[in-house]
Amino acid sequence: MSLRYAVLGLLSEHPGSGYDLLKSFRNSLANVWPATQSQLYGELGRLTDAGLVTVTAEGARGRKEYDITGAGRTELQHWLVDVEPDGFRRNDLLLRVFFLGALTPKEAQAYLQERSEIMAERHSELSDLQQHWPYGDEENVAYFGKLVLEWGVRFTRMQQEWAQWAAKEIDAG
Amino acid sequence: MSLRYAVLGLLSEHPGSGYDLLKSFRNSLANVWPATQSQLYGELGRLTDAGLVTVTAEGARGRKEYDITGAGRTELQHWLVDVEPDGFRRNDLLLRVFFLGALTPKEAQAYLQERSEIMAERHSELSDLQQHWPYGDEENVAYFGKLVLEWGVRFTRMQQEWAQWAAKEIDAG
DNA sequence: GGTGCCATGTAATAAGTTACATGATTCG
DNA sequence: CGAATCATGTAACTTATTACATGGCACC
Repeated sequence: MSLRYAVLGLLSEHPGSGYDLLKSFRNSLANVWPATQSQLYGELGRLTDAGLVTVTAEGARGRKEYDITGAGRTELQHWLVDVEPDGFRRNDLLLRVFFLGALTPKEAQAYLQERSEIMAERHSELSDLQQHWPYGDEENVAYFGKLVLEWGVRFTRMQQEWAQWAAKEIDAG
Repeated sequence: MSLRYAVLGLLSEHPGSGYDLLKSFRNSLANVWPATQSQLYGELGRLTDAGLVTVTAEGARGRKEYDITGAGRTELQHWLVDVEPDGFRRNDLLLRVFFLGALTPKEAQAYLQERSEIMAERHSELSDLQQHWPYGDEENVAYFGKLVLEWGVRFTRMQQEWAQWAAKEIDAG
């Protein structure tokens, strides 16, 4: 159900086509809510039917520009304020940890060690992005995107440290 | 695709019925990979057809006891060692942050403040569990479950601190 | 004129959720 | 004997992924 709000949220910043939205998903939202092209066009259709967005212009190559309606804005705010985030939790990295007993201690350790390295790498990528923020601050999504980025920086650090700790833990046992 | 491995993983520790597995999902795996009853019975059927598990006994009330096969064990290990975790990332808490610009600064702050409080609460629940670990250490899932729990403790702390920081950040802006 | 990007749409499949349906056994 | 729990199964629906299909426009 969140995809719908992701689309409303993006359109609330500025109008755009499905194709434009797709790019936004790829370069910013992908990290918190990935969506495919197929899903996006479908959702735009449903949102139009529901009167939460409208087609404001039709351009070259069949391009349709969508904008959020008043009802759409109300719906978005409702979701932001009143709907409890469900804290999506599916995590196949952690799921594997439960079953590391099916491997040798050495293999289990290697798994955790590798996670640690990957997280270290991601951490430094995100830190770089943070220090060379290529977007302005005028747009809300960019401003709030920085808060999300900080989350990513902290998360990757936490995960790296945890994996390191866990690998040592197994070593000791 | 991970549900299949969650089931194999549990059965690799000890045989059990669909009903038993359901309980395991509820009280430990739910935090990393929730599954419904409906999904579970379906998956057990498919795993049986694929020869990765077998029915080892049929008890009262139509109970079927499942056990992992050699092929199942191989498949589980393959998944643990060779398949890259995809780091599932859908997160509707963070998705909302992107669109906090659709609210007043006060509302946005309240959202973050509330996240901070909820995380503080969860953090203390998990810390309690950690200090009064009610399971033994003999079983692998319990042993590795403790590593997962530590992850949860660190994650909730990180998230609490981040939400607090972000709320202040908005305050300043 | 060809490559690359813009642009939309649909069909098939897989995975996940909710609800319904049924019945046996245990324990107090 | 009634309530709680054990135990399985299926149907309908929603959400997400992958693949296919088509064509316009711009720029070199």
